[in-house]
Amino acid sequence: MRNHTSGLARDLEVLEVLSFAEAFTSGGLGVNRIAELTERDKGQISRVLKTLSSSGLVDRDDKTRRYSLGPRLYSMAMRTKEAHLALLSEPRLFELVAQTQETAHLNVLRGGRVLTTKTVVAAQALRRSGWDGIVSAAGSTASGRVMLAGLSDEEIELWWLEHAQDDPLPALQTAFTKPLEPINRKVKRQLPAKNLKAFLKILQEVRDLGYAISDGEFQPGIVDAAAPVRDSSNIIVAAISTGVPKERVGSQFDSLGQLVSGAALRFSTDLGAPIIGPA
Amino acid sequence: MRNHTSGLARDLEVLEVLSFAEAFTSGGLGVNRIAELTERDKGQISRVLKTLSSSGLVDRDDKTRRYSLGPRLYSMAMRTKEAHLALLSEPRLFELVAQTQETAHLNVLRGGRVLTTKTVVAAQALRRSGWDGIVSAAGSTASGRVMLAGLSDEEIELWWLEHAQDDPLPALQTAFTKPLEPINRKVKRQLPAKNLKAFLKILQEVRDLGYAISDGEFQPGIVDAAAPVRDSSNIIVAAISTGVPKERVGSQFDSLGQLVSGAALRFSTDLGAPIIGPA
DNA sequence: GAATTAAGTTGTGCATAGGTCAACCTAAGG
DNA sequence: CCTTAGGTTGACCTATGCACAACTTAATTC
Repeated sequence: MRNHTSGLARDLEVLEVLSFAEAFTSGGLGVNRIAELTERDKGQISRVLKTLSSSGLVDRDDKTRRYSLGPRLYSMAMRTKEAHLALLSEPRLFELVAQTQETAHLNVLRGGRVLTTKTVVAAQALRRSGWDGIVSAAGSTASGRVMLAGLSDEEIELWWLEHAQDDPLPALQTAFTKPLEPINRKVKRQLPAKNLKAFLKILQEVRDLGYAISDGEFQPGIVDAAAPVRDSSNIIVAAISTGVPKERVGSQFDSLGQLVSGAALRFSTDLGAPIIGPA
Repeated sequence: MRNHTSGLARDLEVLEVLSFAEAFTSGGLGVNRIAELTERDKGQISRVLKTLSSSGLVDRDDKTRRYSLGPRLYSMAMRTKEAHLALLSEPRLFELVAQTQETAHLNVLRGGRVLTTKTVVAAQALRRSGWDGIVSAAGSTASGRVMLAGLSDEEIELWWLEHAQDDPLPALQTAFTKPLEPINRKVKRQLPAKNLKAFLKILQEVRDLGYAISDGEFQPGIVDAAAPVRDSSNIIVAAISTGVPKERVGSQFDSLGQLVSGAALRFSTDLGAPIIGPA
């Protein structure tokens, strides 16, 4: 079969590259750098960037001639389902933060991975830079497991085959860091379970409990608790989670789980979910 | 000169259409509808959408076969300068809301128009759907005037020539509403001033005062107050604003202006702006 | 549940959009 | 002033994506 839109796909790589560049560089990238990273001709990249910046998807700094992600992205992103959900979740996340004094997140499952859409930081929190927009592996986070638990066994099997071995961070990010800054940090890939059967058992426990706990599996020293958010069709559409340093929870996993569950339930009813006890 | 990326530009129109569709439809658009709106072949649109959805920029509902803006947009948008600023502004916007009991916004000036990046609604507010991501004409909003006042006279003249007559809403939106819902609402185009000289005088007043007031010019019955936010180079990078129903302000314009100025100043120092009195 | 209609996907020849490669600018630094 | 690197523009030529149509799949009607 002939590929009819490979040009578009190639041009979109420019956005990908800029997206990851944003995390490591400041002031954006020049035409040459982008051409290297995408392995394309600099002349062509120059033209592509002209088009992209005239649409506002990328932003051109006329002084330095460097490009970065543009304002149009922001304006479009606010029209997505994800943004809508994030907006609605704010009050409930604030409630949870008030109760726990810890940072709270709203996450959704997209493409087999966990996308954090909204973060509310606790007043005491050190790191201000949010996790918003960050994508993580679903198997090793509490949020991911809570949302996977809402799927049917066949769907979970599909996920297992495709995404169980995902790197915690997306592929292009490591591909990009390599040529730019030669930090060869070993990403320790921790599998959520030995095999599918073991993983299904974990998910069944999550279903029974009503929330999931990840004890340092995603970030060492951080206990992650998450509970499912359901919409009016009673389908799991998101997860509310909170990450707490281990020394602050001790072994009080259950009370943390209860708090997160409560916030998730309240948000679910906000969305019109039927009020039923745990099946 | 021959155009080397008109294909890309055409394909990006698909995103534009979806972006505006989001406001009027729910559940997204089908291939045929998008083909109509972009005046392209449905076969080609089908292929373009396949590419766009494999990159996550659009989202495909496998059941209904309808497309809407995708999660990747959200994740990219969170890496933009605009998102960064919006995140940092949150605490200051909350402070302002606590003081005024009215909804507060953070706005930036992009492409001659005002882009609202963050909205914090007051507890009493009726409408929950935010203004985030909405683009408005710069001349008739307080935020726009505050930010234009930070430019040099030549830059303002350039803006006047290109954008003074802008519709309050972007062009494609009206173009899109026409075929979809035949509401022929007349957009009353209200010029900010009769001519450039008069407008420059208005901006000078804004500079002297330190804030701008728009008395129902943007939305009838709403008094809009805005003050400039400066970064570490003392350049105006955004505006904090608040919109108050006229009956609740009365003629207390100045005290409202002072509150907004205070919030904007505090946020400016957060960003590392030099602390100097109004020149 | 068969028949009809609408919506979406895939196949193919042909014209054109975009890739290659080069020359030409423009800005910064010695 | 010259040199060098980054960025833009130009021109040729081929691969890409457009038009048109056939085909598949889903929804609707009787």
